[in-house]
Amino acid sequence: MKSMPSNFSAGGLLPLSFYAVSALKAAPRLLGQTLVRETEEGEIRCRIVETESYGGVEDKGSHAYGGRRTARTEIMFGEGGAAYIYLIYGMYHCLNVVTGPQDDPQAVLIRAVEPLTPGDEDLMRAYRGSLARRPMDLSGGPGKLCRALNIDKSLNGVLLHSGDSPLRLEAAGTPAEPPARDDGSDIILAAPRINIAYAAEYAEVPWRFYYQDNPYVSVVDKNRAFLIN
DNA sequence: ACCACGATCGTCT
DNA sequence: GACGATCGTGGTA
Repeated sequence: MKSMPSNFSAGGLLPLSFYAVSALKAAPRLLGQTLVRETEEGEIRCRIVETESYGGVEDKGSHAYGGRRTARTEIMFGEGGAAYIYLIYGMYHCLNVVTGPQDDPQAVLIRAVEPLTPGDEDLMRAYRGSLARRPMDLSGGPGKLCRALNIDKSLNGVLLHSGDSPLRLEAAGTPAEPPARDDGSDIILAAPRINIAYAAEYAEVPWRFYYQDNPYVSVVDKNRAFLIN
């Protein structure tokens, strides 16, 4: 194995301290970590393979740009560790991990996940219906992964570091579930974020992170992506 | 009250 | 590659 994605003990919940950093630091660290979703139908465990940082009041791409503190963005201003979930285009949901201290709006958009086991994949396919053909179609994209995990606004504000939550984060490397492939596909690339042309100069900063050659990644940016590890 | 728009996706050409 | 779906949100009046 080339490198461990985190310094935290494998298999347990990510501790509160994991979230006490900027979104820009947390975004690459979230790659490889395990997202756990408890639903009526069962538990889904998946590996995060693509993230984007939305950090601070100066980021023109962020909902909290300029310190905009409203009913929707309130969760972003809370302490790190909560889920920020919003509706986009009237029909899809997006999942974010809030980071940083109280009153500093930082969040990491989860853009793609991959199921850890065939059982996890079966349940995700059930939620996605007939649309999921290739891996990317199953959960490669923020709206798609929320559909695949049955995530909507009713989970906004859920604490990801609590074992009681229906949505939580565990450290990579559960013994029964090897976190990364052993073939070099845990190489992390950085590239500009997706679909934020309105963010002006912030539209080009390389704040998207994803695993090279991972089939679940939503958009491959061959021209502008570069290695960070 | 009104209105323009979006951290997307699926379909069609 | 282009386009429409669909509605909550935030800015403006």
